[in-house]
Amino acid sequence: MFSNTTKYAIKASLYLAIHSSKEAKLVIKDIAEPINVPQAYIAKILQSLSKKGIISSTRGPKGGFYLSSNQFQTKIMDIVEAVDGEERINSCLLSLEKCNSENPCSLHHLAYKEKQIINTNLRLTTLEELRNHVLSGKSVLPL
Amino acid sequence: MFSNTTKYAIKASLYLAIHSSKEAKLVIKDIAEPINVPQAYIAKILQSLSKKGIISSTRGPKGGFYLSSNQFQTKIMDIVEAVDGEERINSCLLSLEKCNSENPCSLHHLAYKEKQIINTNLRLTTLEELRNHVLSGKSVLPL
DNA sequence: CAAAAAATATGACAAAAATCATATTTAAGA
DNA sequence: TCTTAAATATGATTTTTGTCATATTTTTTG
Repeated sequence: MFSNTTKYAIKASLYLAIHSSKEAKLVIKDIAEPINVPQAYIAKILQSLSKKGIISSTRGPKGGFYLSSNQFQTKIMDIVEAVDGEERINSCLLSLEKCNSENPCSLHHLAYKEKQIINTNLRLTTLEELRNHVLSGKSVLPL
Repeated sequence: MFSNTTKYAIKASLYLAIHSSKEAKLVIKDIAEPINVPQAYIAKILQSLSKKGIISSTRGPKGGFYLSSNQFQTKIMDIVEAVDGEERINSCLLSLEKCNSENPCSLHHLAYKEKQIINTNLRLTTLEELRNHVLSGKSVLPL
């Protein structure tokens, strides 16, 4: 479904949503370990998320990564698209170019509606909502 | 969702379901072209499908690939599992080991039900059904 | 039985994804 | 202003996936 990189990006962003703030930034090491992702790898991903405005960062001592208040409103789909690109998520099960409901591929009817729903969910759900979901005990950590 | 190899395997199997029979076997070249897959690559995939009993083959002149009558009852999921392995399809959105409804990961509720439905569809649908679906014009070729 | 037509086995090569390493830049604080 | 702690930039390496090439085996048929 998602690439590893996207999964890591989502985990890291959500981890920041739960554990960091502008006043309590997190250093790479303190993100990599709890979410179980190789440090050097997550570093690269965090850099790219930061460049794309999904997360914030400052350098130097007392620096680190965090979410600014508007970044809590990032939709999960925004992260997916920032990392994997849009095509991946919209592509047909058989990767046919012109598969759609008028011109359905042979597997279309087995998954189309459900994929639509999942995409809508990803498009509507924000990091803040997931954070609250976790904090209220409805889903579990660790990541 | 699926790997390329799995998509190619499904396309090739379905192509055989539509165009071949024990009396009208198809040679690699006549499969590769219409489904738009590199010939040398599909050859390898067909070999492995044949070894796993998803499709049939005979060597020599007049040889080729085809489906035996019971192979029309192959479920799409059988092909997926034969190629990609079971984990891929059952894995959680974030690839957490122990994500399930009692211990849901943070994205679980965004996709679980829908993934279940898709999996059930793949588990129930046979090549024959897809073939009839195509032949009755409800989904389109080429693959 | 020989020739030809097919799959099969094997492995080399290429591209993409994931991972690791390190030198550079920035900012804080003594 | 110097040292230090942090991100950033860059790129090398490894692993996985996808692709290509070819020699071998099997089967049919003349």
